[in-house]
Parts: sequence; structure tokens; C-alpha cells
Amino acid sequence: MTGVDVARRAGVSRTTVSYILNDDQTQSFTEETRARVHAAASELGYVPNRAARALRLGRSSTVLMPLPGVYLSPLWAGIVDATARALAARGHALVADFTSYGSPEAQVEAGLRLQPAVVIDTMAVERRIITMFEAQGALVLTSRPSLAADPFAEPGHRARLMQVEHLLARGRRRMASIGVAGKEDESRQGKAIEKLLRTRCRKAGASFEAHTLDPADPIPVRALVAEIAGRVDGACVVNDHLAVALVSACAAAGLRVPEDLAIVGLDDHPIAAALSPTLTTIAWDLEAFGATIAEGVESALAGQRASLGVEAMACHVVERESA
Amino acid sequence: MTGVDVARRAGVSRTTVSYILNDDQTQSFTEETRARVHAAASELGYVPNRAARALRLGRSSTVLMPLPGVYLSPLWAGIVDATARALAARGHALVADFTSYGSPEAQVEAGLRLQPAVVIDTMAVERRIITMFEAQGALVLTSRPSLAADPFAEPGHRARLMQVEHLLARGRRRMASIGVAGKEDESRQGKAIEKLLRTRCRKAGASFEAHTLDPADPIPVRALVAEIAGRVDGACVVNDHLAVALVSACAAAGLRVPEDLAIVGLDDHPIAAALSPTLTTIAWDLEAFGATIAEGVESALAGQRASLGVEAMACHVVERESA
DNA sequence: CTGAAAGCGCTTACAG
DNA sequence: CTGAAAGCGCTTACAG
Repeated sequence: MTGVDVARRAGVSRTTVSYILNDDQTQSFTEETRARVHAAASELGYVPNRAARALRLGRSSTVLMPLPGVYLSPLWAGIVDATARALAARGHALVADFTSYGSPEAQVEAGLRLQPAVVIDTMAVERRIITMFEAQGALVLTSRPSLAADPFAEPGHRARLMQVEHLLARGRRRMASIGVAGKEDESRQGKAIEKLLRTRCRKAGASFEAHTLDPADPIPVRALVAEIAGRVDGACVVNDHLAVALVSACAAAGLRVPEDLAIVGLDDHPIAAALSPTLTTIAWDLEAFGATIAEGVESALAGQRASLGVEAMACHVVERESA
Repeated sequence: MTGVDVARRAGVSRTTVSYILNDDQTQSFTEETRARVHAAASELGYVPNRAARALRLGRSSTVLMPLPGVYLSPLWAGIVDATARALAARGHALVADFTSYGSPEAQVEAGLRLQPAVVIDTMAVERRIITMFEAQGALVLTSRPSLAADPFAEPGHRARLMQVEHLLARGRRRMASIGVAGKEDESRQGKAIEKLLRTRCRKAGASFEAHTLDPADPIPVRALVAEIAGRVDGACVVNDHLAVALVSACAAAGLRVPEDLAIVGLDDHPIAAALSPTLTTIAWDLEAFGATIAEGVESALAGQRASLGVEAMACHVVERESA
């Protein structure tokens, strides 16, 4: 089942089959020829050999997304799924690599071994790893929001702000933001978000305080609940993982949610819907994000410097019991 | 950077390079020649072109793992990660496909478009989809435990039994098993496990009851807590997602965990460690599982009917506060 | 023990 | 508008 079979069936040369199936704009064919070739291809169930195509073109159709050591939360799973789906529709295969490598060198070497057409840079991977990929000649597509942009436009900022708006709209005026005690660039972003939320609260005449926690350890979560009980009436949490821990610690401490403390999470983790009380959260529109990345890959392959417009990644409130 | 460059540098023919680098057993070379070729390859950082190799060999080095619509729990994420790592070490790229396709046909067509060397059959995919892959000539490696085997040997059975043993060892004698209200083959397996646990409890002089719940809906979880409060003192739950919902519903109902009800989860979900109280659970040894699959892939590629020995997948109790 | 050569299936510059 | 032919980099049967 090769292009030769299609050519024979359609009564044209192998060359013509390639030109027509790849919709080559530099060639012209009669509508009748086109139709015959397409018909022959679909009747035979012809699928071009990827290896031969890659060999000839000098690039594979594999797209690599390095996510070293990423805890595969439903958020990341959703991003990977949406991206893989959108890429598959365009004939690319997404390889998401969650492996934690011993060194940046090992990571880049393993990634390059795949000979990917494009490497997708996400917020989950260190910048210097991306730099190394580029130094080795890999085509990189970044999905990082441009730092120069209006911070309000950055998705993480918008989502966190949406949490605060939701709590303010429900009459909460003593606000706390709870983040992850984290890595360096995360905490830098954390500071920016903190400032944004603080400003918003001040404008609404609400108090504001910020805390960070280690999501792997419940002890500080319990301590925090004891500390803020009675003082804070609205908490916006950086992700649902931590929000679930918080709701649970409130229950253990006898603090009523949402009466004493309203809580809004982020990411719409499946467990959030199963909790008692169910967790109000912010959900992302991942479908659109995947499509955006797939388009970016196409542009990058076409040699254009692609602007991803990740800034436009949408999110919305999922109203449940905790706020 | 091709095999020709390596040959030139080592002062041998292109043929010799291939034979030596692929460690062809039908050929013999002096140790000195081998060393020269290996040295030249590593000095030049030679990586064989995957596309050319695939074209020549007639098969890619992509391994496909269809996981249609699988909620990517930390368990599956761990399995995918461990498998990808083990396969990468052997030069294969794992493509895990979480897409929910409209039809089995669409799924198989999309999968085949990748021209995978091997398709890995897991418990997450319907059998008829695997049958279709095989009918289309794909090489399938099944990681399903053989049904004929001793049920005690099946990993899911062993893990659930481990939960019960843990609760019995802590003096609990009024046991409940809580599963997911699920699909047909799951519920068949569910029946087998129920029988196994019931028998074990009877032997220990403990009472036993089984319940199933929809993990997406907290209402029945709360109803169940109300129903079993005071009657049951030990609960083993089919996964941590549901166990978190249960712990949370207990707190909301004022039922003390573990004093009134000891709870053991399954899968070691990261959220389980962040809960108040922290969740006692069963963790899988996924590293070994990934290695087993990678070995199976190699055997399948070598034309041998591979026995995966999934039955041997190990697990252990992670002791925390809830039991 | 080593090497020259065929051929996997594709795309595309080139000739007609 | 269409086709014959080169060549991507690899493996391996075959000849020496």
C-alpha cells in the first residue's frame, strides 16, 4: 500500500499523486485528475509512510513537550490531551515527556534523540533547558506568556483575579491568597499576582494577606487554618490540590465552609467535585489552548515566528458549595 | 552527521559501522575495530536517523498506548511515566493517547496513522479495540493479567486484600468495601474482588458489606456515610479519589477518622498526603511495571509471544493517619 | 573479516 | 499539465 498503488489505480504517475495529496500550490491539475487521485487514495485507504516522508523532508512529525518531573495534575493532563488531539488532527504525534532527568544535558539529549520537528516550551520546564534545545538546533515554540504583556492579560493572573472577584461579589471583605511555597521563577510570578490581588482588594475596601504552603505537607495547612480562623472570611487558593487540603483542614478544625471561610480553588480537579463541601473553582478552556499550540506548530514549521496568543487562554468560575 | 562520517573517522566502511553499532551477532570483528567504531561514534555524537532506520526496517520505534478517555490519575500518570522511561532507555518513544474518539474505528485509524511498532493493551482500553488493532496487522502486547491465573495473583486483587489485612491488623471487624459504580467488565472484576474480601473477612470473624459509588457525585457519598456511621469501623476504598471524598464526607458528618471509621485508599494520590487526616493508602511499584512492559515490547519485536508477568506488579501499604 | 550495492517510500527540481 | 529520476540514511544479502 504505497503511493505507487494509488498512482496505478488513478492512472497517473507517482509524482502527480504526491503533488495532489500534498496540495502543492506550485502545480496545477484539472479538477478531474484531483478527484481521481483522492478517490483512489481513499478507496485504498492509503496513508503515506511517515518514515519515508520524514527521511525525505529531513524532519519528523513528532512534537516533543518536555514536562520534566511535572506532577501530572488534571490541568496538565488536560493541556497534554487537548494539544495531542489538535496536533493529531494535523498529522503530528505529541510525545509528552514527564521524565525527571538527572541533568539538563541528559534531558536535552534524550529529547533530541527523538528528532522532534518542534519542541514545545511550557511554563513547566526551565528556561535554560529550552536554551540548550535551541543551541542544538531544535525548533522551539514557546507557550510562555510574554512577560512584557499587560499582567492582567496573563492567564494565571486573570484566573487568580477571577477568584477574588467571585469572593468579593459574595460579600467577603477579609481576603487571603494561598500559594505554593515554590521555585524561584514561580515565586517571582507569585509576587506579581500578590500585588495584583492586593490592589484589587484595597479598591474594594477589603483586607488582604498572602500565605504560601508546601502542598505535600498537611501540618502547615492545619497551622494556617488555626491562624486565620475568624480573621479571614475568603480564601483564594493557587490550585485545587491545595484547596482540597484547606477544605479538609477546615473540617478537621471545625471551621465551617463556606459560612466561616469561603474557599475558591483553581484548575477544576475532579476531586474538587467530590468533596464535602464541593469546591468552587476556576476551570480552563483547554480545548482552545491545544488548538492554539497546534497552529503555532504549523507556523513554526512554515518558518514563521509564531505568536501563540496564550494570553487569550480563557477560564471561568465553576460555582459549587465552598464559596 | 551520518553513518558515513563515523565510517570515515573510524577508517572502515559504512557497512561495518552498522554491524558494529547494532551489535549484529552474525558478524565478527576484531575488538580493535569495534573500539574504533564506538569511539568515532561517540566522539561525533552520532545518533542514527530514526526515519531512515524505520523506513529500512519497515517499522517505527514508536510504541502506542491507547488510553481513551482515561482520567489521568496519578496512577495512570505513573504507569505512563515509568513505561515511557523504560522504553526510552531502549530507544523507543511512547505515545500515550488519552483522546476519547467518537468510535472504535476512529480510534484505531488514528492509532494506526502513527504506524507504531507495538500497541500496548491495557486494562483501560476495550478489548474490541485491541482486536481491531490486531485485525489491521498491528503488533499488540497485552498487559492485562491473564484471567486464568490465580485471582490472588492479580494486582488489583492483591492491593484490595492488602487494605483489608491492614484494617484487620488494626482490630477492625466491621468492614465495608467501597467501589466505583462502573462499567461492565469493571463490575465483573468488582464481583470477584468482593467475593475475595468477603471470604477473608469471614475467616477473621469480621462482618463485610460492599457498596459502589459514582466518584463524580458527592451526594451518594454523604448518604453512604450517614448509612454506615456506627455500623462499620473499617472501609477499604477502590481508589484515593473516592477515599478523599469519603474522608471529607466523614468530617462533614462529624464522624471521626480513624477513631470511628478507619479508611484505607488505593493508588497513593498526592492529595492523599495533604488531607486532614492524611490518608493511609496502598502504593504501586510502577518502576518495575514500566520495565516489564519495555521488556515485553522487546520480546514482541523479536517475534516472541511475550508473557508480561503483570501479575507480579508489587504494592505496599503507605501508613498515615486515616487507618 | 570487510565492502559495494540495492532498496525501503517519499518529495521535488527538472525536463518535456 | 505530467513524468522519469535523484536522493534522504539506513540495514543487510551477497560477493569477495
